Amino acid sequence: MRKFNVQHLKFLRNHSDYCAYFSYFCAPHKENTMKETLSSISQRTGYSTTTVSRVLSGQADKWRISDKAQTEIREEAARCNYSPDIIARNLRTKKTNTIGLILPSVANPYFAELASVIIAEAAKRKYTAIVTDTTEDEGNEAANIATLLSRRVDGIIVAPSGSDPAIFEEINKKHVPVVLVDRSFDGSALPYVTTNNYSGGLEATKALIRNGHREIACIQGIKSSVPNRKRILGYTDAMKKAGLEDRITIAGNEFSLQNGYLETKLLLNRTPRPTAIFALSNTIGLGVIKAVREAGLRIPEDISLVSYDNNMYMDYLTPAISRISQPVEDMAKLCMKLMFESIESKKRITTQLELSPSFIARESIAALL
Amino acid sequence: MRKFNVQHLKFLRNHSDYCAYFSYFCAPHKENTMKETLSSISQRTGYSTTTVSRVLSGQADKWRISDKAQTEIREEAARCNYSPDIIARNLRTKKTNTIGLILPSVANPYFAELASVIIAEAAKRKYTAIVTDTTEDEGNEAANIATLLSRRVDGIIVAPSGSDPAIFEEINKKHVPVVLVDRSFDGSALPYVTTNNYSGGLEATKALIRNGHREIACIQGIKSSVPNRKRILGYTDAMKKAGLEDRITIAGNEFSLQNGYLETKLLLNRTPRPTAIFALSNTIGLGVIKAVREAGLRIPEDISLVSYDNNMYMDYLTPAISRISQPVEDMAKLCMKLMFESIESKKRITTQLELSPSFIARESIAALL
DNA sequence: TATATTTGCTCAAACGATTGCGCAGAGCGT
DNA sequence: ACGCTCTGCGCAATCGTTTGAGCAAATATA
Repeated sequence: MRKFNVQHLKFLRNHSDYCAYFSYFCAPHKENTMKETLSSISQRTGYSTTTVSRVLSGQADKWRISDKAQTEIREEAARCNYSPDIIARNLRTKKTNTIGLILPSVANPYFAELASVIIAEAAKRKYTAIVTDTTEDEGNEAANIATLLSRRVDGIIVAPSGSDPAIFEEINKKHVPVVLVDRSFDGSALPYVTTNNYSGGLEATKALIRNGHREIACIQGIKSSVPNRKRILGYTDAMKKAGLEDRITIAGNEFSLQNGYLETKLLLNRTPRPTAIFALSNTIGLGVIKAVREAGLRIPEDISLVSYDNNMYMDYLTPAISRISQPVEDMAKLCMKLMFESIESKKRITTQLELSPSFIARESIAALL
Repeated sequence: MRKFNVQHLKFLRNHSDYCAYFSYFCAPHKENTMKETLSSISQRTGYSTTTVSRVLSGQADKWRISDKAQTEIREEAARCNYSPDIIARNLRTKKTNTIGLILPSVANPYFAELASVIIAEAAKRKYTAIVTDTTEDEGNEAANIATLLSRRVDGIIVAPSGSDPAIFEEINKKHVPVVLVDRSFDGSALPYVTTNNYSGGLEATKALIRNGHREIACIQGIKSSVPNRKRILGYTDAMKKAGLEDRITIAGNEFSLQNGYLETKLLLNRTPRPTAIFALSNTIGLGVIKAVREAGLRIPEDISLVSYDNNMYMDYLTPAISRISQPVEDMAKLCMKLMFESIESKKRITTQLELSPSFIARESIAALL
């Protein structure tokens, strides 16, 4: 098809002429392969792109477009199956209806559920989510941030991998709203939604103490992450309150099955051997189970276990595992509420929310009383 | 700041004049709040936006830009922390470097892992992924498709929820490449990467038969989904080959724990009671375990179990569950390879791949011999 | 010296939507 | 007949990039 410049058509007076001109020069209309635009509809209906745009974006009444024009335009749009080019709209309006999600590990069921709810909440409001994964690496995190910013997302939800809020505070000030989820920064005004990890650590430990345990070891994940630190704080406080400060034992450094496995191997060789282990994640918990079994010991008869996170399968292990459960769905929903509040008001917010975790009592704790 | 039209500046001869004119009219430069564009760099360096664009997009040599110009431009871009507006670029180039992912359930660990690998593979090639969730609903699926298309994704990877390939074939023909993952359509030329579900069903059943089981029931997920049908086919074929066609028992209709639970309740009341159950998903398998335990029976002494999918926790159940494992990571990577092959060649491909699942033997099968 | 080639860069038109401003005609009052 | 408001719509700029075409000056060639 011969290309030609619309600017040259200034001499044409009205839309009918336009159409005639077009049909004169264009190859036979290939409905199926032409992509529809405002201007193609404009040509065929005889209204300007302005009017077409206003009708199809629901601004018809605001601009007093006649009913006749409205139905003509809408029918043509439906007939040719028009769908607006969001990219072009984004460029003009400086809004992408997209939120960026930065997670440490999408494969982790905990974050997968978080992502799932966030995606659903976004869809409800005609937003989409760009999901990125840092694999707990701060370098990747920085790269992901750059990607999301240049894609002009309207907001960023992040479970940060590092411990420095600076970059997120800068983004929140100069670019788009940032909401932290699951993990927060001490001393930062950034909004967040987390669970009370201190209370989680405290309650888990207290449950063990209530049952007569004194040699309680704790296997942690990434030391620098705030949830980990808070859980540890809960653990140590509970131990101290029970007069067990000299029994405090903290091992490990990764949220992984292997870390739980190896650290348990070591713990089982200690004297005195711990009577209970508090695992700071579900993966660590599985590692504990593996090591305990390999050692020919039994839960809870030989050693008790409390784990973090609530996974479906935990009730079907033998024994069922006592655990701290976090309200993931509520967290995700609140987080999105904050995000949209911030986007819609065009103001930065500083709401910081801590939801309460709950203790799920099962059979993995022996009573030593 | 007073707005003015660059078109009016035609009388200015060169960039120095341009700059002077600008600095005359503009308010004092607010470096921190102005967003940098090609044209702002153009003004400050004295080169045209064309040249700036070519330097910063790595086309400098192709267009013979002098070293002097290159370093000046690059330094200024670095100094003001320029990052290109991807939206504008997308509009112009008709390419978004984005792939759309449509999954039935992001919260399902199986699909979460798939998503995780796909996101990582995309990132490697400077692509991002928009992840959507259909909750196994064809209506949602259609909505997600529309969203992705109007966002002009460069390709769509989908684990389809329905059984009609028509819409995807149309998209693949008229819009962007489509690659199916995990689930395929019979009789469609659409490219896909799945595992051999027939063989999975066959092997699982044969393992039970080998161990002397004859009353083998199967609890399925969504009947219409292709993987489900293939697994069922494998099951029935194995039964027939062993002369057990009259013992074929297929129950259930959902990939969920509850479905597995309820159907097992019913199966346990049958006479003769099945000696083994083949669960077509991990969730169904957990439901079976729950029901068996509630009935006061034991696995594998009273009833044997083979499950589908490979989850970390399955080795820590008592007994560890024998299962069919799918190579999720390989699937995702191959799928992305096909996608990029199609995008880069601008051709549609019809590669259809079936990877082999593997049987993981554990302790949930009793030998009745 | 005249002509061809190369070098280094610019012009201006796209991409497809949104939107502030403005304008012609109808209706109405006086 | 004149001015006023209201109706219904269009003009043209704009968002920030990319890109085909082309141009002047410098250099090479004849």
